[in-house]
Amino acid sequence: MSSIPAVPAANRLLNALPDSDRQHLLAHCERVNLSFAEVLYLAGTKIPHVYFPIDSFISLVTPVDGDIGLEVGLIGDEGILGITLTLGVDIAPFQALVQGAGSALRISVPLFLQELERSRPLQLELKRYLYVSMSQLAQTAACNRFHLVEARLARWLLMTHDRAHADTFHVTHIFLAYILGVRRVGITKAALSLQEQKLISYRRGDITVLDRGGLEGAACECYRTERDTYERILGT
Amino acid sequence: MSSIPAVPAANRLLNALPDSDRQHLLAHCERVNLSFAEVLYLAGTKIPHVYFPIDSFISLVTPVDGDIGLEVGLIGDEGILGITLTLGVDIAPFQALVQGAGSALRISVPLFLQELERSRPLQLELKRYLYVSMSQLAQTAACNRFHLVEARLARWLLMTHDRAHADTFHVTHIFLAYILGVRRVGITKAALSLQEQKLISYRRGDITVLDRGGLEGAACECYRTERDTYERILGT
DNA sequence: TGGCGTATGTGCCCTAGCGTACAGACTTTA
DNA sequence: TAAAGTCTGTACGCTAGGGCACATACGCCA
Repeated sequence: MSSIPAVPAANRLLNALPDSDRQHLLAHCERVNLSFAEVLYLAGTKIPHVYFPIDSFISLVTPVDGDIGLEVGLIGDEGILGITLTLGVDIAPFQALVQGAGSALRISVPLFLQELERSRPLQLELKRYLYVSMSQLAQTAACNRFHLVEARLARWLLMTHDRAHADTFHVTHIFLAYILGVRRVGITKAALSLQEQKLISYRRGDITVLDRGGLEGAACECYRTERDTYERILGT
Repeated sequence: MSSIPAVPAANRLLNALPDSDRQHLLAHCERVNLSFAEVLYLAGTKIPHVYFPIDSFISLVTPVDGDIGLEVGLIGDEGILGITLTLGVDIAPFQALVQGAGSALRISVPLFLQELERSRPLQLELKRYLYVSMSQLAQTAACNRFHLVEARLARWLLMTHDRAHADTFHVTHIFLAYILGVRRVGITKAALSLQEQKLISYRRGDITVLDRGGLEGAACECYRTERDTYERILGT
């Protein structure tokens, strides 16, 4: 019954579409619940579904040397998972794993492609989202290269805060270490430092943002740069 | 007279197009010479022209914290500069600077967009190139995070070797430091090491690849991964 | 309530790469 | 041919973060 949500959908990318285009697309979507740490795509394999997160959020991770990885993208209700389909390639370039449990709209690949073909506004919107994604990817690359773990952690927490729609969310140190490409101990230290500054509080994987403004001060400029890019290209 | 090269053009991306589509596009192109260190795009500004390198090659650099930067892409005769126009955004996301002097085909933005509209094969080819670019961007991000300077330098030399169509090309340590996001001294040390292994020779900015196979051994797996991605998506 | 699994905190040594300064070698120009 | 500019090599102390080992704390479940 509640498989098709009321208009407007709670995904900002879809909300930007004209009513008729959105309705058309939503008619083919089903609402699904994504659970923490669920792997939606495996790098190099065929894309099974397209997702529009609502209150869930998804990490894109590029695998390195077998076991380790590095986050190269974070998708929440501002985006879409499966964007490369618009490039005519149905192979996932990255691993996609659920970082924040919650709901999302899901559509099959053939139906998505059909709607993409039909809807010019959808094409335009997705192209611009792709541009933003590329910009963020480059920003992340530079950030990983130059900025300290603590600043990068602060940035990640802010980005996640934006997508979680809640001050508290679940993520362990070891998970963060994987995402940021550092040792678990490095995360522990950085998180302790942020905690001592009363910016966050931490308790067995449940992290709470206490002082968002302070966190922005602790983060590198990359966070603001990313927001600006988003606003400039996709902002209303 | 030689402003329009003989068919086929010496850019592999264009060569992949059907004859009629390529001819149409080439009719609007002019051949230009790009000189070393020339800045073609400034990040955040309007894209002035689209380039298809022939024997020149171009670095995409993302600026960080004002003065420093990091290379996030390398474009030679396998690619195109200005790809984001296909996403409907005419703002350059990165700085583009000429890394290897040489010739390229140049087309104005309006004419490029006109040809893009007209030619479906061009659209498809550019989409796939965009996919490859994204994959490489992510690979570079991970590489910068995890691999040692010497391996990264070896990889960069291989990538450049592929695009330079010559065993010797010009690039100074300080330039490489900027590209790889490290100190100049770090490059000097890594280059010395590669030289001691008889893989390259170096003389005041003129670098010569002596042992390509050995260099591949010294490089991280990222080089091979990138080649594989290229072959898989854009290979014939 | 005791035991086990999971998550976080601490300590110690090690290394790659940074910041800085300076010296030597080559090249261009006057 | 001398001077100035450019490029490469060397040296030294410093720090962020890696690798590893282990200790503690929390929570679930028998």
